[in-house]
Amino acid sequence: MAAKRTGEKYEAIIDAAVRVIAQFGYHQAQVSKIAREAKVADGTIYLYFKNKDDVLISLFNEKMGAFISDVERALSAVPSPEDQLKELVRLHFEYLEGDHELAIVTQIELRQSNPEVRRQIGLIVKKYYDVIDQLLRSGIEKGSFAEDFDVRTARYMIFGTIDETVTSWIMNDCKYSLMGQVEPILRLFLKGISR
Amino acid sequence: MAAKRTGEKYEAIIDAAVRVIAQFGYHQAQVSKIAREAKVADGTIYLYFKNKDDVLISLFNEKMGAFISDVERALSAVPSPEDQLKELVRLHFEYLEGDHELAIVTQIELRQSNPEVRRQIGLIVKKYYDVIDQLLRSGIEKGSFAEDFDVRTARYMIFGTIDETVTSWIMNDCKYSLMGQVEPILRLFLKGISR
Amino acid sequence: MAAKRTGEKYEAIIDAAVRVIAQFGYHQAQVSKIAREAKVADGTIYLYFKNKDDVLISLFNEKMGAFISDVERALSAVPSPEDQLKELVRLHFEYLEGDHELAIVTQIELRQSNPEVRRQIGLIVKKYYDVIDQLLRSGIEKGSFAEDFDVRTARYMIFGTIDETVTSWIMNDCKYSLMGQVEPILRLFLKGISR
Amino acid sequence: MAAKRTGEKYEAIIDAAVRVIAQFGYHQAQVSKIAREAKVADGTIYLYFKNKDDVLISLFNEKMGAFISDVERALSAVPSPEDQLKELVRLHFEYLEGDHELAIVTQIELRQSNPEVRRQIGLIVKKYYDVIDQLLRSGIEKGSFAEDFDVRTARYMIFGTIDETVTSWIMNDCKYSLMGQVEPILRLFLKGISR
DNA sequence: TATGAATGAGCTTTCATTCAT
DNA sequence: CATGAATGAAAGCTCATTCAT
Repeated sequence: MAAKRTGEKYEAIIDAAVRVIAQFGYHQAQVSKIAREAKVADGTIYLYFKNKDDVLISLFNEKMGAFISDVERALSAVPSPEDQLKELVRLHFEYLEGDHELAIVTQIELRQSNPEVRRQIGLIVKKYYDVIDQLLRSGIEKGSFAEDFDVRTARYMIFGTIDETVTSWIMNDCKYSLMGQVEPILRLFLKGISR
Repeated sequence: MAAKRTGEKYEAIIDAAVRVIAQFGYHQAQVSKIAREAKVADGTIYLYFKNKDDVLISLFNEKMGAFISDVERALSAVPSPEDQLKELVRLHFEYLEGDHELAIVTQIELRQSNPEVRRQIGLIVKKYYDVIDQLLRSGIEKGSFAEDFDVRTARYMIFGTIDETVTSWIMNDCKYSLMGQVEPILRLFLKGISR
Repeated sequence: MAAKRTGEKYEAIIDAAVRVIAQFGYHQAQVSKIAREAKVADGTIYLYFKNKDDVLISLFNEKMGAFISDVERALSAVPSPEDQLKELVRLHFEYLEGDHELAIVTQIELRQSNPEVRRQIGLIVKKYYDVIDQLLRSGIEKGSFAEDFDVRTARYMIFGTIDETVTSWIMNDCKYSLMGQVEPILRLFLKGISR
Repeated sequence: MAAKRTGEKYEAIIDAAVRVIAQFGYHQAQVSKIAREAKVADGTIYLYFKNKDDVLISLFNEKMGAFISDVERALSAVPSPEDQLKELVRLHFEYLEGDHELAIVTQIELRQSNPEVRRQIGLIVKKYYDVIDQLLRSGIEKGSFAEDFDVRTARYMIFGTIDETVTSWIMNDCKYSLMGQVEPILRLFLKGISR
């Protein structure tokens, strides 16, 4: 009854969901299509997930969770707040550029999902917000960043800019490299929040 | 046969759609519910709109079109690029803070709509991008803004930040005033793009 | 309130109905389309007809009524039963070949109409059956036709054959002349029912 | 995804469709009514058929296909063309008299269906035309039938007469036996087409 | 564990008809 | 007489979820 949260089928289903949603779009990603792509029966999905929403939420949770861990690990290895910010932007772009399907799914398709899924996604993204906020606060403490800006406002800028940049990149069919945007964006950020 | 694109019923239906979508959410905004709210028969909607999608696209077009016109008019009355940017942010916030329901609909709910509607919405938002780009280019020409940043990148920052700020405000139930965010955001922007 | 059964608009509406049904088919012949073709307002149709069914029934009645009168008149001018039968087949074909649109409407499209319309059409066709039956009975009395066949059965043959011939002709886009079929059909009939 | 074309539910749905259409008429034969009659859920119909049209086309195809096979088998067992024609008329009447509901559906109700369904039905009936044409040609070759008539014209007579006879029988509530009509009709046919 | 056939609730759109002008 | 804007009932189809095997 309770859904298993591991196993190779668990992962197969999540990966199938990413592929199907990326290829057909959120509104054409039926459970049966995901099951077929994962080479399992429709009913099998309900052995590993509570319902379709749970597949989508788990998908986001797995992918975003791994990303956030990577970011946290990377930031802890970098002492300077400026370099930390650069690392965050770089990793964000690298992660999505390395998996176009995932980029499409998390950036475009999953945003059309129903209220419950978006609520859960919001809770997960919240952790990423915390990472950014922490980075900013630490930078202010260390004297790298100015004290005259509101952390939350700066986080809106950082996340909003990154998000808009990625969305725009996808809308343009990922036909240029995101990595080239790291430096320009960073320059704007640092000028904006530096002393 | 052809849908009439004006008349008091036309406006009544669009306004009803805003209210219904704001209150019940995109997925619970049935045509019959919108019709009831507009105090017209279901079929009457199809005298003024081609189909349900057309209602949503028209809604966005009317509201966003009016907003963009307002912004363009306001910007032309302000000489300094710095003040123009401030005016843009201020108007954006003022417009949405002045109509919470519209804010919810355009910022949250309509983003869950089907591909065709989102495609049309994208075309309309494109015009707003152009306004921002124009503002930035003119500021660079006049020497107010630095020359070492990419206009598109700066636009990602400006639009992305504004968008994220508004989304966050709505997610927090609009319980503080957006206007208080104008100055802090602007300071980040101007430090970022000034010479 | 009571529908006027004459007037130039009455005829204009019936003729418009024939053209619209012939061009667009029964299922795409909406009242508003017929009104537009007749250059009257939708509501005007209801000044001349009780409802849409009444338009269709009146259409059939007018056209078939005129045809039956023509046939009766023609038959009375011909003494020999054999020649009468020939005249009936000839007139039937001539009438429909002379008005392809009417042929399509009465032969194909109106047969898809609802039960009430078809019931009324049946009553009108009944008169044509009577003309055929009378022709046959008179031919038997005069000794032209054999006595060993049932009149009703022969009428099934005559009407069924004519009907099938016309339907087939329309299905083949009226691309040959019906008149060429008069002699062959008549030969079969006469051999079948002659002494 | 692809509709299953066999199984006991497949047959149950087709049989339910015959009963519902016969009882309520084509225009009152909703999918949900057919489903209820077949004791399946509405959605189950779409596991076995592409859409409602497909139910109707399949219905006609199954019934008419079986009938045509029966006729072909029977004719091949009869050497004389005259007896073959008799067998064809007899089987036609026997088949419909043995299933009044099917007679009503194929003879009356399905003729009101939409253009696509009627087009498909036409293709199926075409095979029956071929059987008749073949019978006639073979009779001419064997010297049983005259050579001075057109096969197509004779087929119009044979099919048209049979069709008209059955329609008339149904319109009179099937209150007499069709079998009694076999001999009279056949006499007319044979006199008409014999040497 | 795994299957996949079966379920059934839910919604957009059309169009004949009316009636205030 | 004539108009045409407004009405509102009615139905085919999809797809997440279940459960007997």
